[in-house]
Amino acid sequence: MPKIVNHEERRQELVEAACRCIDRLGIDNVTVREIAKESGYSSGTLAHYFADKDAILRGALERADDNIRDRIAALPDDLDPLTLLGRVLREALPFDEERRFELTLDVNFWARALNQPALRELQHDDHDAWRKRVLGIVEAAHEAGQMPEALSAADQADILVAFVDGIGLQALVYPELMTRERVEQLLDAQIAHLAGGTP
Amino acid sequence: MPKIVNHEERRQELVEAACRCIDRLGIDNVTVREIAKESGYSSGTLAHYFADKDAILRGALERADDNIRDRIAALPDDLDPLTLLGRVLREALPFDEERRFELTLDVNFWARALNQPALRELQHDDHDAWRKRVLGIVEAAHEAGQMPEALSAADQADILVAFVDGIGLQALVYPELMTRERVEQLLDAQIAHLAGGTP
Amino acid sequence: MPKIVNHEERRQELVEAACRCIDRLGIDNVTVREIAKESGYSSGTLAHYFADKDAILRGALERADDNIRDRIAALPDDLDPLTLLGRVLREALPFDEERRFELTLDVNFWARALNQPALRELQHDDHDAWRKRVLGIVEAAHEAGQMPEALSAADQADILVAFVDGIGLQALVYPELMTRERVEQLLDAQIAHLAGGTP
Amino acid sequence: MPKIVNHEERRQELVEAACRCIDRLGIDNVTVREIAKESGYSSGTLAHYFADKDAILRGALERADDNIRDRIAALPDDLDPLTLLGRVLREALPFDEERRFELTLDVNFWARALNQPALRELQHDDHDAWRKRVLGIVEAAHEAGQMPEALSAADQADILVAFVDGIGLQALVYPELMTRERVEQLLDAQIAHLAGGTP
DNA sequence: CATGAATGAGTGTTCATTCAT
DNA sequence: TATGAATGAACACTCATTCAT
Repeated sequence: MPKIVNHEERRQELVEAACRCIDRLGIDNVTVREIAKESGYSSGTLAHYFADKDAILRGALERADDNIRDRIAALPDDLDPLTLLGRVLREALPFDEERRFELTLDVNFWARALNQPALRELQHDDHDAWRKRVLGIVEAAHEAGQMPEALSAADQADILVAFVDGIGLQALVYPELMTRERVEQLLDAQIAHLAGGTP
Repeated sequence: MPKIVNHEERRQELVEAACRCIDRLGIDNVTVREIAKESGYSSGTLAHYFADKDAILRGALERADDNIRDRIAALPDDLDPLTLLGRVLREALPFDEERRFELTLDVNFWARALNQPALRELQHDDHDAWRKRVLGIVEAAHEAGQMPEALSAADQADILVAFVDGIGLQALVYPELMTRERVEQLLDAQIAHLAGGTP
Repeated sequence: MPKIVNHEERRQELVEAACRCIDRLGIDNVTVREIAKESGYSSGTLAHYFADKDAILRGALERADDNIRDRIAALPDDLDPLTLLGRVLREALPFDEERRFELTLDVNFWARALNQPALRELQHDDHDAWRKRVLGIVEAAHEAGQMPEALSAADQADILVAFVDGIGLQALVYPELMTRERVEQLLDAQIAHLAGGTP
Repeated sequence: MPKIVNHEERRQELVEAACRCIDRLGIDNVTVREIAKESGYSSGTLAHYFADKDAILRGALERADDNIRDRIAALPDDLDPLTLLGRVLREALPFDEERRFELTLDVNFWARALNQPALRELQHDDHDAWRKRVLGIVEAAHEAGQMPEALSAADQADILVAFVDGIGLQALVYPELMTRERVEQLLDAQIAHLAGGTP
């Protein structure tokens, strides 16, 4: 019997190496050889686990999205909606190395998605799940009387999601301009303002 | 006698060809040859006007930024601040072919900027100018009494800019999900809400 | 306890898989992996039975040659020489799937033999045996008075063998041009003419 | 103005290098790098003149066929048909380095043609032209009363072409067995016999 | 100035072979 | 014996760049 290998585990190992390469080099400069070197395996080994380079990169995108999803799912469920909202939205902002890493991956894939339908679908599904999660919390806040009805929950959720997307990008690209403190201040202001009150 | 050519004019011609290539192929798939073909000049000619491929791409980013700046500068000055605010922010949203084109270019450069300081500086300067323009209008609205003081002008401006960045990206990548109508509805809601709740 | 396997039997099994691959893909496109898949064994197994890929291919050539030899040996011995001659020569022509398969294998090895002495020797021995078989029949025809002495038996045999080689190749490559009917007509004409003009 | 290059001439130069590589290495072992080295140009240069490797190889096949055609066309026209027939058929036999070279190329392409329709068409057209040339001479011999009508001209032509194909292959692969002298002897015997007489 | 021929390093990918299990 | 994971060299092809004309 040959060495027993857990295929899915090995795939994850290689995907993580790919993620580190994307973070370090930018997605345009990632090469199969570099991923191989980063992973510690030979370049030919990648062929056992992925049909081609694009498959590895797709795996990296899925991985990044899964990470965010997992972290959000791990949040405590017993918080009041408004507090939870702030916590959930913070998971998409680059406030620590892990989140900076994930957001960097996402940004690297945005331009690609414009030309690669397969990537666009992946991102679309993930974005949809993310938006629905936020919407659910906003609706819970409405039910709990924590947010006014001046705007519909859908409007509030979409505004928040768009705001977080935009502010996260700025925090990533201009960290000296858009510091963590400033981002949190703006996020809280935005939430509080949508919630109708003075923060 | 060498032929007399207007260097700057020719550079712009080539840069525009580069922009069209980026829009069509994605920045990763742009080749010098393709830009040459698109421009109608030979590939060697590009070498006369740009040190290397990256210089062409930098030129394309500058060009895209200049376009937005020019369009904003061209807006009428005598509008009341709140109306002007809506007009200005719409200039950054992909509501027609021209703006879709420019935003596509921007998105293509975001990931690159994470690894190329030269590109980051270009984007930084432009983003700063853009943010200041919005801030100026918000301050004018404050002075005109069109916006409440619950939030500072700086906060409101940054929130709006982040929101527009995020919603523009979504409109670009998921146009079937985030239609122009929906985007305008959300933009107006965000502005109105920041302006005190009366749409 | 190691499993008892019949080495020679297993080798034949693998060689037959190799033959099918050559027929299907052309000898240039045959890979060890493909032979393994075709045989139902793992790629590593081939290494137990053959030193390297070339050894498998040599085995395939031997196999193809053996097939022809076996079929010729199986022909009835009590036919009159001229009838037997036609039957034997037909065994080298692609008139059914089995013969098409064998001739295809041969053609695939011709070019290789020009550069690989080992293959050339295999083909040489087989061709010699084949030529001698034909010569023996022609000589028998001479003795039986079925062929005139205008040409020596050796000349007639060599002419027939060359003709069959050439017409077989054409029938294989241009089957729509050189149909079975046409080939048989030409073969019979050639034999009859060499036999003195009375078909 | 850049260096002026005659494209067709350069293509021929590269094709000839490819032919030499095929002759030397066998078509399976020919690499683009090797052709480049043989031609004296860099590997990238080949891309200027051929879409891909297959295009180069197709060019090599065309070249070999053209060579035979040209040599046949160059034969004197005022010979009597039967003499001409012998001269023409000898052009397809490997009696000198040039003809050995051409026939080697052809043999290298036979197996490929079984799997590559494009190559098959090339060979088909050439074979057809060659067969028609031989047929024309046989018909002239009939008109000149040099050949009997026991067999039709078409039959005689096809028999001769097949014989020459087969004997040429043998002369190429087994030169020590099928020497030039033996081949010429057999060719003359086959012609004379078809012509109805004693040589 | 403009051309496009030429370069050669670098890419993704394939594949015969090796070898621990 | 049999497996299939792993290797790494070799492949065809791409492309930014150089430069003689």
